[in-house]
Amino acid sequence: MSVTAIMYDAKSMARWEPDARGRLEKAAMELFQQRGYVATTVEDIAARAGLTERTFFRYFADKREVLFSGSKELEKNIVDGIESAPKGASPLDAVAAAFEAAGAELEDRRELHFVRARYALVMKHAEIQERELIKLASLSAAATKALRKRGVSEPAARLAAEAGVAVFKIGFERWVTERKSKTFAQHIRAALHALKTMASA
Amino acid sequence: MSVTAIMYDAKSMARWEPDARGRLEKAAMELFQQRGYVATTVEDIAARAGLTERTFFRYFADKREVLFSGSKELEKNIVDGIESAPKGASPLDAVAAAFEAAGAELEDRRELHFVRARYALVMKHAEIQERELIKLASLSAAATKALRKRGVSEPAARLAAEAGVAVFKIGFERWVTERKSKTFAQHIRAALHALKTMASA
DNA sequence: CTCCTGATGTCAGATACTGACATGGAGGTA
DNA sequence: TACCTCCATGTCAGTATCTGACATCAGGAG
Repeated sequence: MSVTAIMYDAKSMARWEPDARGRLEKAAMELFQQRGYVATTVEDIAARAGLTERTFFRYFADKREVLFSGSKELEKNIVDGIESAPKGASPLDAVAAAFEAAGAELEDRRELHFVRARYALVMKHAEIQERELIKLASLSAAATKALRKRGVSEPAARLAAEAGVAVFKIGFERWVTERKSKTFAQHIRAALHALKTMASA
Repeated sequence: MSVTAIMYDAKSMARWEPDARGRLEKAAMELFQQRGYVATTVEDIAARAGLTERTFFRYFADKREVLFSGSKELEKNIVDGIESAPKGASPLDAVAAAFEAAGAELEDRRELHFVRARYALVMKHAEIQERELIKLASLSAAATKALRKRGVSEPAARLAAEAGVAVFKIGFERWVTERKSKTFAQHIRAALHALKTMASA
């Protein structure tokens, strides 16, 4: 009982339906929203995607990981953003700008729905939140590395990366929560400004 | 085969050996160091503590949690520290001072050994690190609440708490890693200073 | 003495995850 | 065509984590 009833003709008939990973991700999100995260088993997800449990675990290290396919790409965008920041930019500004740019992709309608649903899941289940936090830690480590390539020395790079992630977390949260009074970039800039004034006090 | 061979006389004979929780924590740390985290099962831990697997899960929500008994106390100390900070202190200074004071307790010899061993475990296993991160997030939330009680308004409180945790993370890491060139408090102050200068740049 | 409380044990089960091996179209090569 | 290798997926058995339900039984309260 495949959900994505795809039609084939004999010639293009592949051995398996394409995009197993994508199907698993889609099935997972749908079931998580319908039945909740705990109530849906990996077997449920695999079945809905027309696959077996074993195959799920070939694509994802564990049940939570199916919700984090975008994290690798985000990390890459952040690193690129830091590396391509203007020469004179301070470490903190470089990181914040990178987050601001990377986050802009989330603002179209189709993504927005997914982002909100995903955010609700993360907030609801500590299990998932843990994974989110370690992804952010990985992001912070990558940002640190990118800053060091720019010549920022060790304690400052680490601090700037951590501070940047904090700004991102708060900016993102407020953007998702509030009724689109401001754009994502504005929230990031507001949080960054608040941090700067606070640290100078 | 109880490890802590306690002697009883008939009069003080209690139905069970005391401090089941403590015995479980001790057994867990010992086994984690000997066999590694993954190689030791909850059943192993319980057996070494003279208890059953089921009892382990009555004291700890899951296998990782046995390593985090101190987190609740730490959180309390941080909150107390923030609440008892001098009236004029800036939010960030209040948080940093609270961490500095709370961390001082780790500096005696007996704790130090445990702290280092535990740190090695956290660094080695992503599974445990995830738990560590969510504890720090909880700490950050508690600190935010404490700051708001001091009249700090919402965006600043959150930011100060997050920044404070970042300072703590980095200060702690350097203190644990480096060969006691500086005291814990000095590491915290150094990280705090670095953050301030960085945010002002 | 009796009853109740509470820490622990026992047992069965669900679910997450892993290793080993089997299967069978696709696509290449002779 | 015949054959062969590749590799995504399936099958199966097993282990470890975690949970619910119920049993046990010393100690304390009355």
